[in-house]
Amino acid sequence: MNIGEASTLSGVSAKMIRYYESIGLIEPPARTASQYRVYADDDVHTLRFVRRSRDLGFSLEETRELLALWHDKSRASADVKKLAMAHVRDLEAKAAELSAMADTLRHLATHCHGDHRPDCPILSDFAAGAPTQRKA
Amino acid sequence: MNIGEASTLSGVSAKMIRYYESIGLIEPPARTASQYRVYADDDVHTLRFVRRSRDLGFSLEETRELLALWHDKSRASADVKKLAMAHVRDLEAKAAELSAMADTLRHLATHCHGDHRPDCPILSDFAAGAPTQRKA
DNA sequence: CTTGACCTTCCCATGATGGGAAGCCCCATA
DNA sequence: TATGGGGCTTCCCATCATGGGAAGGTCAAG
Repeated sequence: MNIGEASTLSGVSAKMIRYYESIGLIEPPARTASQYRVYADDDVHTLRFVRRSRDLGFSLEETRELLALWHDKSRASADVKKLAMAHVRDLEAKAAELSAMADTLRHLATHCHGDHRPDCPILSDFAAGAPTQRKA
Repeated sequence: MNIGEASTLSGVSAKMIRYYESIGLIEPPARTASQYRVYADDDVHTLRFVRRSRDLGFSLEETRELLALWHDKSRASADVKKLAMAHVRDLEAKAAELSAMADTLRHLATHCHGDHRPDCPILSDFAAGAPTQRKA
């Protein structure tokens, strides 16, 4: 099948499929005489794997490791679980960070009248703040 | 004061100060005869405002709007609150999305033995999945 | 006057993705 | 068979916010 069909079946854009190939995340497929890429069902399988990994927030580098683990029949499940749980902690930390920002802002907004008057504690706070601690 | 001091006082890197100037987010400061940028206390104030905005997850474009609102003495506080609350919803949506990813992955990991054996439902799931619904 | 810290501009890199141009290829239909 | 349209190819550029670093000028203290 051509790249278009592989894209449709896997849910990965043709653009990204070529990109993944260029960075060595996936194997270069066979080509027709006119240089068209030719994919097999197995390739679609791999592309779906990548997509699922991306959808769960793994970076392409992490996805590369997961693919390696997937192909390595002899690795222990502990290796996979370790990577997954580290990522879970990352995701939760990021989620908490965003929630904290939302809470802070929501709190500031509570004290803003939100009417025709110009006074607004939100901007006053912005203006007043000393340099805050930066996120890691 | 020079850019270094303004950077220290505001918590915005010199690199970013120059960048903010280049995209018109902040006003170009005066220059010495030798082209050194010269900042006043007010400029540090503005830089802190920008930093606070960024720390609360506003994009530079949103920050630009906030700065405009800040300088506009006649705008209603409702305008500010509206922008802030829209951003709160954005932040909360992103946080929820990350949490959902974490939950999914944590659930998968629950079923992974995490020992020396190679079987791992995490990767099996990755490999099996049909194209899932993409995030908006 | 030298030295070292600071400043200037300019270019490049990141991560993941999309947009689009220029040019070939393939198939169906007129 | 010719033509048109859609798919494929590569290549370059843009995004968003930030950092790194080179090459060179400046300033202040010793």
